[in-house]
Amino acid sequence: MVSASVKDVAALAGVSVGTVSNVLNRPEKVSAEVTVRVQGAIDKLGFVRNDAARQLRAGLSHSIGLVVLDAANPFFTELARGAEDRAAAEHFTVLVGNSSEDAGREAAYLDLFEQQRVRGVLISPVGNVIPRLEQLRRRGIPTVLVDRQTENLSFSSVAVDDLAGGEMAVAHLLSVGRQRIAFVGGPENIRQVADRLSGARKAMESAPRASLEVIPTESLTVLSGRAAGEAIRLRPAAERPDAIFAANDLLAVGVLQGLMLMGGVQVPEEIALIGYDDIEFSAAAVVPLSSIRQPSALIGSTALELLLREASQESGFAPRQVVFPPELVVRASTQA
Amino acid sequence: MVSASVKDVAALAGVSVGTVSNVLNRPEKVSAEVTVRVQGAIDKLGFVRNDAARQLRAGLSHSIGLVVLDAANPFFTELARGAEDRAAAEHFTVLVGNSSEDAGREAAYLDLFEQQRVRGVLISPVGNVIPRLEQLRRRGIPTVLVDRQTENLSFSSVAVDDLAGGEMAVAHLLSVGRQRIAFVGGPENIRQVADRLSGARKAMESAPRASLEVIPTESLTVLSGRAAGEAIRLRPAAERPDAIFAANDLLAVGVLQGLMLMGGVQVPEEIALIGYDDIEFSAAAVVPLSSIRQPSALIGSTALELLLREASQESGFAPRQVVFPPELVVRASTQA
DNA sequence: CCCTTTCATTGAAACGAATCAAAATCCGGT
DNA sequence: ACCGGATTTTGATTCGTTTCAATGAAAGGG
Repeated sequence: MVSASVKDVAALAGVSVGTVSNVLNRPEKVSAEVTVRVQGAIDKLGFVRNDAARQLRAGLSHSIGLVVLDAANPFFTELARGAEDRAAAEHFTVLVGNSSEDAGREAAYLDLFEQQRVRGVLISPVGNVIPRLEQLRRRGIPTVLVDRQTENLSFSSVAVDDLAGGEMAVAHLLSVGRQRIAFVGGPENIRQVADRLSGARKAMESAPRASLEVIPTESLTVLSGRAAGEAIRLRPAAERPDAIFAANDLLAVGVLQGLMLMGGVQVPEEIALIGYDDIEFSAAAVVPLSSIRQPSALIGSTALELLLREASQESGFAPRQVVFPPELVVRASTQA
Repeated sequence: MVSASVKDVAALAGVSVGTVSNVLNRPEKVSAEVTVRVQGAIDKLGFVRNDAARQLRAGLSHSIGLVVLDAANPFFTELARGAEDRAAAEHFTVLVGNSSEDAGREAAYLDLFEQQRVRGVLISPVGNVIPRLEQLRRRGIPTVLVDRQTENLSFSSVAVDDLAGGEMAVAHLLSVGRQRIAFVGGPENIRQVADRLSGARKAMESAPRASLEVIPTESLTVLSGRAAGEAIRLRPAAERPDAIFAANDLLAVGVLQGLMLMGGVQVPEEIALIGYDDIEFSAAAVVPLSSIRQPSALIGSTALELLLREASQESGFAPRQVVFPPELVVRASTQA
C-alpha cells in the first residue's frame, strides 16, 4: 500500500468518509469522541492528504507562480523571499521558475503554471509575454509584473523608481559638498541605466554651480568599472571629478579599485563614490561603499498582495502601478 | 467559463473523451483526420490539461522537491540549476523550498512535498530530519542528501570532498615553489573548515622542508580576512609566509585587501594567495584570485539522477554515496 | 459472401477528497 | 411515550483525466 486515503481512515475509525473530511476541515462540527477516534486512525495509518485530489475538487490551487530573470541575482532571491513569506501567511505556496533571461524557458514556465491552475502569476518578463498574459487573464489567472514598468497599464505592476534613485544618489553627493560629479555607467539602452542617469540630471537642476560629466562604460561589470577608474586616476588632479556616481555596485567596486591602484586617488577624501543596488559586497569593499538600496523583499510581498487581491475579485479589478522609492545607504565612501 | 475540459473538447470535435485523451497521449493510435479535428477543438477552446486531475489519476506526480539551506547562496542556486536542467530532460519539475537554515521551515516543506506526492526529495538538511526521511521512504518517497556526508549510510548522498580540496590548494602552492604556507580560516568547528585544513596538512606530508602555519579567524568574512591580512603585512618581511591558503573566497578577498593596503605586500610576487569556493567575485578582485571550485551544478544533476533511479526501483535499492573532487582554478594570485 | 484479423473509437470506471441534502441521533419538555 | 428542534453523521455525487475492455468498422482471405 503506497498511502492511505480517507476511505481507509474512515473504515478503521468506523465512520463515513464525510466525517473524516469534517474532522479535517470543520472540526467544530464533529463530536469530541469521534474526533479522537478519527485522529487515532489518521495517526496509525500515517494518512496524508492528497493535494491533487483536493485541488481537483476545489478547481483551483493554493499556489502562485513566480518567474524571475535570474535566480542567482540577490535582488530576485530577496524578492522571492518577500513573496514567499507573504504567501505563507495566506496559506499559499510560491512556485519559483527561473527563466535565466530566456524567452523559451519563460514560456515553458507559464505553460506549466497554467496546467497547475495556479491562482496567479508574478513575473519579471523577458520576452514579449503581454499577449500570453492577457490570454492567461482571460482564463482566470491574473498577473502582476515586478521590476518592470509596463507601458501596458492594464496590468498591475510593482517596481522601483530608478529615476528617484539616481536623483537621490547625486543629491547626496551634492549635500556633502561635491560639485564636479561624474556618472559612470552604460550602455544607456538598459532602462535602469538610462533612468538612473536621468535622475542624476534632475538632481543637478537644483545645483547650478555643479557640473555632471558622463563616462560611458561597455557593461555593468567590475572590469568596466576598473577601466573607468584608472582612466580617471591618470588624469591631472585638477581635471578629476570630486565625486562619482556609478550605475551599479559592480561598477563602483571596479572604479574603487581603479582609483586606488598604486596608492593613487584617496576615497572619499579626493573623490567620493556611490554605487547602486547595495549588493552584499559593497559593505565589505576596501572602502565600504555608499549605495542605493532597492526594497527587494517589499516588492515581492507587495506584488503578492496585489495579486491575491486581484485573484479574489470576480472581475473588474482596477490594475494598480506601485512604485517604491529606493533607499540611500551611506557608508565611508562618501563621508569625508 | 473558467476553463475547458476534455469533455468540452470531445463534444466540439464530435468524438469521445477517450479519443481526446489518445490524441494527447498516444497520437499514433489516432487517425489523421480525427487528430486534426480534435486539435482544432483544443485550439478553439484554449484547452489546457489539468495537472491535478492527471496526477490524481496517475497516483504520482512529475515533481521532485528540493530543500536548500539558503537560496541566496550561489552554491545552492547553481546546484538547483543543475537539478532543474536534469529534471527538465526527464520531464520532471523541481519545486524549490528554502529552509533558511530553519528546522521549522524545513519540516513544513517536507510536509508540503508529501502532500504533493512528489516523486522524491533532495535535501541539504538543517535539523535532524533523518527519522522523517525514513518515514517518507516507507511511504514511497525516496531522498538523496546533498552537500552533507551522512553518518547514516542508508541514504544516498552527493557531496564534495573538502579534504581533497584543501590538499589540492596546498599542493598547488607547493608546486609553484612556495615553502612557508599559512592557512587562514576558522572557526574550526565548521566541518568544511576542518576538512580543508586537514587536507592542507595532508599535502604537507609530501614536502618535508615546507612548513604550515595556522592563522585562525573568527568567521568566514571579508572583514576577518582583512584583519588577518593586515596582521601578516605588519610582520617583518622575513617572518611572513610566502603563500596563504584561505578557507574561503570571502576571507581571501579580505586577506588580499589587508596585504595590499598602502602599497604593502605584493601578490603574488611576495605572497601567493588561494581561496576556496570560486565565488563570482574572485575573478574580479584587484588581483584575480586562484580558488577551489565546487562542481555545484554537477552535484545537483547527479543527485537528481540518483533520486530518479531510486524512485523507479520497486525496492531494495542500494544507497550510493557520491563524493566529487573539487577543481583547481588558477588565476593571477598564485602565478609568480 | 462470410469469416477473421486489424485498427480506430468508445464509454464506463477509477483516482481521493470535499460537499451537502438527507437521515439519524440526541435531548429537554410535556 | 412522544414531539420538536438541534446537532451529528452519512453517503452519493462531483471535479478532469487516463485507462482498458468492449464495440464497431473496414480490410483481407478463402
